[in-house]
Amino acid sequence: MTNLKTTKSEQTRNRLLTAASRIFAEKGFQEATIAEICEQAKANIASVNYHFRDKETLYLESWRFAFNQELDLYPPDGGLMDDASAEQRLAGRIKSLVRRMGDENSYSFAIIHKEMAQPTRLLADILEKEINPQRLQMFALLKECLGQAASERQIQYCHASIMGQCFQLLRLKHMQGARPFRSHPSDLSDIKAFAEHVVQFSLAGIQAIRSQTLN
Amino acid sequence: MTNLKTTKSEQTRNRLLTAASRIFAEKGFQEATIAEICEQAKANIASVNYHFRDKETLYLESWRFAFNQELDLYPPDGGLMDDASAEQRLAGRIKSLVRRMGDENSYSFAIIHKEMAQPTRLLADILEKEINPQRLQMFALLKECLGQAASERQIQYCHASIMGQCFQLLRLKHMQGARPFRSHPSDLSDIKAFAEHVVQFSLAGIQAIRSQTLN
DNA sequence: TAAAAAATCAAATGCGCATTTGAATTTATG
DNA sequence: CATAAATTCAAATGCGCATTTGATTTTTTA
Repeated sequence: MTNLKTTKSEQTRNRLLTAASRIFAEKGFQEATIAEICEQAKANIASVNYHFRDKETLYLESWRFAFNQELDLYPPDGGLMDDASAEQRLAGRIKSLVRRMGDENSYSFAIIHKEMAQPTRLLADILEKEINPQRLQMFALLKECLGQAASERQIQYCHASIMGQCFQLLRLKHMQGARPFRSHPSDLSDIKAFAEHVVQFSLAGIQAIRSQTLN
Repeated sequence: MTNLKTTKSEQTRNRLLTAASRIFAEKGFQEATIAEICEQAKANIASVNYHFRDKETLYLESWRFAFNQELDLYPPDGGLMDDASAEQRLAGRIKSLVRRMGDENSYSFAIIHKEMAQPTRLLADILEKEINPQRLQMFALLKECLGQAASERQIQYCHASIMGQCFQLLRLKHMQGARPFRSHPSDLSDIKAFAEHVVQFSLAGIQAIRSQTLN
């Protein structure tokens, strides 16, 4: 019904990965329980052990699964051409990031968010492999936008400013309904508007730092 | 030795609060264990139950304890006069926030940070009481800086941009040493420089949005 | 289609940790 | 000083949850 050309066993495995990535994103590694994951996946409690050996491996594979599923939906470069200006390419990346974090069905960054607050170290290797390249590309773009005179520190600070704004969306989404951090639902749910805001806010910040550096 | 005019029992209670706020800040509610807290506090495992009834109450009281200890060290208004410009007052608040979050011995925001990633709801009431007023003051300042024509949504977005940058410091501090998010130690440890960066970056962002709104 | 391998299942095991207990010790009271 | 109350303590209890087990069912192989 759901999938063609997959065995029953593969289907169980995929249901586990789907349920696990959602629940790990929602609760983090520690607070997620195998029982709940299996229940949502309509699988037996022992199936995690059978298909993935243990919870830790399931966690790693769930992140990989979520990340790969999002790849085509959210191109890291924002789908822009190479001949666009550095500002345009940076804007594309920011918008892609914000939209991805705002997507209720994108779990890889929600899991990273939890991981940054409560590190398990279980994702260190795969994040190094999958995320660091994008990080370095962002650094290069920032260097272009800030001018070649920009210091390494300025680049890192601007990167922190941008990523901080992006992750703030996850934080607010998560706190929805919990005082005192709730926002009006309408403001939070308009992801596109927030993405435009972050772009405008950040480009202005970068320009201010660039013009100060030029002196 | 440590405190005058406090009974042995009060001293135990204070040692528990001190250890608990540090450990809750480091590990969050769920991953903190009573055993570790009591060990660090040189108190018996049953002392939490005796002095605070349970772990949940200890959590709440630890946040209150940490928050009150930081009050005089980090005035929310940044210690500025009322006659300073809105931009100056906003800058003061931002710097105070960043310095507080960067302070290794300030736990109240580190606990909030954990709480936002893994809400327990146990702090909802006290945060409403203690944090929301400061939040509203920040909104008022932003309204001044953005001009009276600014929409509620623009104010909320700018608030998110600023708070996101501040909390990013906590995130990075926490991930120190864990790939791929580590920064050069020197860049992170210079809290004052990062505070100045956030001020400059944010004021420029706000100005850009203000001038766009004026049209 | 029969035997072997793979996959699912309900129930058991074991461990970590919050909480409780009741005895021992210290501090306050009259 | 004697008695009561408050505080500390080591050990026990109990629960939630990851993991294991061994039996049962389903799928693959020849």
